Amino acid sequence: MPRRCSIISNALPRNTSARRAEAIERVLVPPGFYDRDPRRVGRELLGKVLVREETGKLVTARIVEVEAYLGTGDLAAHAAAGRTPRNQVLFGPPGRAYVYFIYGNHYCLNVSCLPDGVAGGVLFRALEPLEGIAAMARARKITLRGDRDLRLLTSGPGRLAEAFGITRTRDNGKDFTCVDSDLRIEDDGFDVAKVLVTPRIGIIKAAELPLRYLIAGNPFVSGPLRLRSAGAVGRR
DNA sequence: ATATCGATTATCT
DNA sequence: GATAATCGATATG
Repeated sequence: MPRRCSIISNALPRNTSARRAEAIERVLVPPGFYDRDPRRVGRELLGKVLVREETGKLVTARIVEVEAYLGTGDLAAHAAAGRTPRNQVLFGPPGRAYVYFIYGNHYCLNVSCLPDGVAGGVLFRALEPLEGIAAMARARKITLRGDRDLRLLTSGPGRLAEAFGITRTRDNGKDFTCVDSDLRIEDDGFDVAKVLVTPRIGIIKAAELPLRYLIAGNPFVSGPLRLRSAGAVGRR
């Protein structure tokens, strides 16, 4: 049976993935996990844990919302126009960090999917903070006044990247599947009860495709309310 | 709660 | 020169 979820501040609101503070074993997600269709990878990434480790300090957060971006057939994907210096990570081996800069302000974090030579990826859209909350607040340059402010840390692709100190020069191409990497994705056995599927957010082309996946009812999911609750598009 | 708008820069046409 | 997988502030109901 699935284990309880990981360590979390007891200051967190109810109705989150928080359960109790106890040491939980986490295992690295292997490369083969990412060597599949981004839709499959995206859905199964929900509930996994993004880990940043530097000098023994851990910043971790649970993945609660993602979007799949396909290859050359997907007009909204950066890979749509073919291989360029910017998007080459998407065409490379699976399980690597693809980081891009957008709107002159923000970085966004993805993981590459499918085998070397085939483009595809999953965008991280929202996380639920677990460990290192003070460090995330520092990175985001915000003062936490209450539990509700936790949403401001990692709810949205630009926000989560800033909370984890993600930049293109630092992290693009980094291997998520290596124990020595300071950026990893791990599985703590958390069981996702229900997944919701909706159209992707913030895009113009191919905007109707239902390729956004989120954990139903999770308060850290981003976007307008109508795209956060049951009835959005589908369940699963 | 939803809508609109400005900021700011790498990348591509 | 236009655009973009966003955010935060402001305005309005």
